[in-house]
Amino acid sequence: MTNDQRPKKRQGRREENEKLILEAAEKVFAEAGFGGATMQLIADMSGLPKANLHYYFPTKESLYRRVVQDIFQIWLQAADVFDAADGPEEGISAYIDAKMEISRRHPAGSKVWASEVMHRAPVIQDYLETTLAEWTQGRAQIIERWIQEGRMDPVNPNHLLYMLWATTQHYADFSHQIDTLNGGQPMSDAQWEEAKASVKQIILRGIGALKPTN
Amino acid sequence: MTNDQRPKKRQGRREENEKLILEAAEKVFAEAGFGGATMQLIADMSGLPKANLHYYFPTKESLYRRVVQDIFQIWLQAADVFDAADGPEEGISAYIDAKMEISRRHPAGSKVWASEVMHRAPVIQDYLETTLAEWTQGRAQIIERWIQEGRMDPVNPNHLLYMLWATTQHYADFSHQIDTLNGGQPMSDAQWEEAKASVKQIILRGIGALKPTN
DNA sequence: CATCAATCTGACCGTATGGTCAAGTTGAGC
DNA sequence: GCTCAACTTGACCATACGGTCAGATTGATG
Repeated sequence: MTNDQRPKKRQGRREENEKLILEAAEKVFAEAGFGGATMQLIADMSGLPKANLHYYFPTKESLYRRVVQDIFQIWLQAADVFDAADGPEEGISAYIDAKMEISRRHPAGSKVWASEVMHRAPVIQDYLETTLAEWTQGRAQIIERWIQEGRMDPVNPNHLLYMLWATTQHYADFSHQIDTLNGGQPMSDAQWEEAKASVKQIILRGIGALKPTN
Repeated sequence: MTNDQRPKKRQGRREENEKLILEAAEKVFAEAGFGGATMQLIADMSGLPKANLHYYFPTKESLYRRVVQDIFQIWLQAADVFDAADGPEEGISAYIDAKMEISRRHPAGSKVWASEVMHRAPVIQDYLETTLAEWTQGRAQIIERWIQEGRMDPVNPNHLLYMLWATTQHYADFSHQIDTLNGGQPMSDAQWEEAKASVKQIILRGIGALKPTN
């Protein structure tokens, strides 16, 4: 028992507690949805009294907003590999890997995001209209360039992006269904590798971006 | 105003009212989630007093259960086209068409299903373990046969099925995001056709099931 | 060690919600 | 037109929830 009961330093206390709360909140929001989540449960899971949550986050909605925003950031960062790539095979391959890894490491976050969008994005509509719209347009241009350079088949860039999002996020959002069909077991390391390989194979082949006849 | 205020016949009254309630419930559950939905709102949307809902459906959960079950049925029926098909190109193509059509016609239902699975299927876990598991195994066998007959490339059948589910249901579950990226407009008929074509092209090509060099 | 802002927390409050109920109303069957 | 089961509904209740608050505690600072 390394139960750390030393009196906490003042330094970084806020940061530490907010992290505790945000982690608990992400899980609870993911499992129960915004409406089903209760501040009491988040409090219990983070080990803090409920009134303390309201000290750091005045309302349930403000806490929820932070959770969604944090996820969106992680989600956007996965795009870097896309941009840095030389061609479609490398770029899309790396993007799939990155997003699959997010689905594996942050399944709760992905679920919160999905839930938010499904409920017509009451909290992050502005992000969709600005940041996400710009991001999508930028990536679509890259894809169109690749097509014009003959490095992949002509496909509607938007629908390709939707397919990338759908397939990769599916492994987080529907993990419970996948686990059930996997005999009730979470996917093993090897199965995750196989999943990544399958997605990459089908999509890259599907857009004619796989160089060797493999 | 054809406001039908004639006294209702006894015949089929129950059926009629249940349908009214179920339609309203599907929308409300889809937009607010189980926890966020209120019986009062469902009552208002169906034009019936709240106490009347509890006459037909004793609890909120029993109403919700019916909504989810109904969706699951629709969802399963789309599989018929898969089975009837002669080969992968025809079967998977028809399955994509059928599921895309469901996404278009029953977006609320798809969202309720997604939400239920994301929340660890508290209500339909038994369906996942029995009906869905059997269905998946059956379809996986068909795919494996096609592979052995050399009519498509070797791919893990489960991951192919996940991709089919993910891509088609994405157009329902994330319709708000898609609409936003579409300039705030819902997808037109032509855009739906393009979406279907894109999904089919990439996946069928991706598994080597497209006969002509098209 | 006195000060003070930051942090903590048990007790409390107003409200919204799922669900109940008893008293009606309706219409098919005779 | 009488009977009775099916249906309808306004009023009501217990509970759970988000949020508040006043008073206590803590620890950095001088």
